[in-house]
Amino acid sequence: MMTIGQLAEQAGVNIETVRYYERRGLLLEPARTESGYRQYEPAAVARLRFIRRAKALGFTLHEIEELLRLRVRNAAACQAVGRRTREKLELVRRKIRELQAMERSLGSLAAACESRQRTTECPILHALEGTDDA
Amino acid sequence: MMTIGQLAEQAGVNIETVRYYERRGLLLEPARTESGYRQYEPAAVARLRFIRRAKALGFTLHEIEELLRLRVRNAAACQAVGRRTREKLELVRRKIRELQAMERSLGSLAAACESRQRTTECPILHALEGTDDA
DNA sequence: CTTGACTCCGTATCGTGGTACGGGGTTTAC
DNA sequence: GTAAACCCCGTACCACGATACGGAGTCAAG
Repeated sequence: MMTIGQLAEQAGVNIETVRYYERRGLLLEPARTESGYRQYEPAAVARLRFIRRAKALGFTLHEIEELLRLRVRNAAACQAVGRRTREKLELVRRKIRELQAMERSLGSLAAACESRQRTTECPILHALEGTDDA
Repeated sequence: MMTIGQLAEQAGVNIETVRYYERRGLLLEPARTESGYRQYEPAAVARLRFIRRAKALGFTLHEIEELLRLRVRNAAACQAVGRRTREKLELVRRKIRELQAMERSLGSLAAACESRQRTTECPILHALEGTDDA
């Protein structure tokens, strides 16, 4: 068991952020001491880190909430969450594909720079301005 | 040549957003009619779409500004932008790796759901709560 | 030639994801 | 037993990325 300060420290976030996530429902309300201090189990660190990583990947807090709900309900209603999981998976794969396109563009730009080819047109645009599915 | 409304329509963004990007310096200031109306060339659509896609990939407007600058200055000072390009490339590759980790996690979760294995512990956490390099 | 849609600009407001503040009670360390 | 450090809660404020508003001018169709 640890205090909110220790939790925040270990997870690498601000104390206020912990309380904010609690308000948002991303963190379960922890046990309290008699005087009202929050008491966290080690699992809370893992949960906070999960949130941090997901956030770094571009998920909104709302989406992260959904991911966390998948986890919570997994044991109980496994197949019921399959659809949402596959939706997220598709989203992630789309992001990967687009980033790979950008990677190729940046890569060829870097290569062109290296060989001092001074192409008049930057390759980055070609790959990224192209088709737009919206 | 087109008006701001036509541009916004074609690029799939709000008119106000176009003006906002102009203020931010993401869009070059367009020509004006005598009466002061903005006049855009077709290239502006491509530029707006580029911004949209980059944003969807998790780049901030500031980073997008930098990406756009790479493009602009490429012809003139090619090797000078090489370093910044490679930095962006590393950023993109890191994002891809993290998304791929999440893809694996979600994939195994989906598979577990499908086979109704109702594992008591959700695989998604294992891969994502694990090591944390910060 | 007027009516409605479009544009101008400046400024205000919004949603998201926090972060800070401040007045109070609590714990820990000396 | 008293500082220092910590925690409580509510509320205020911040940056970012838009989006809305409003009063005025402009343009295109009937």
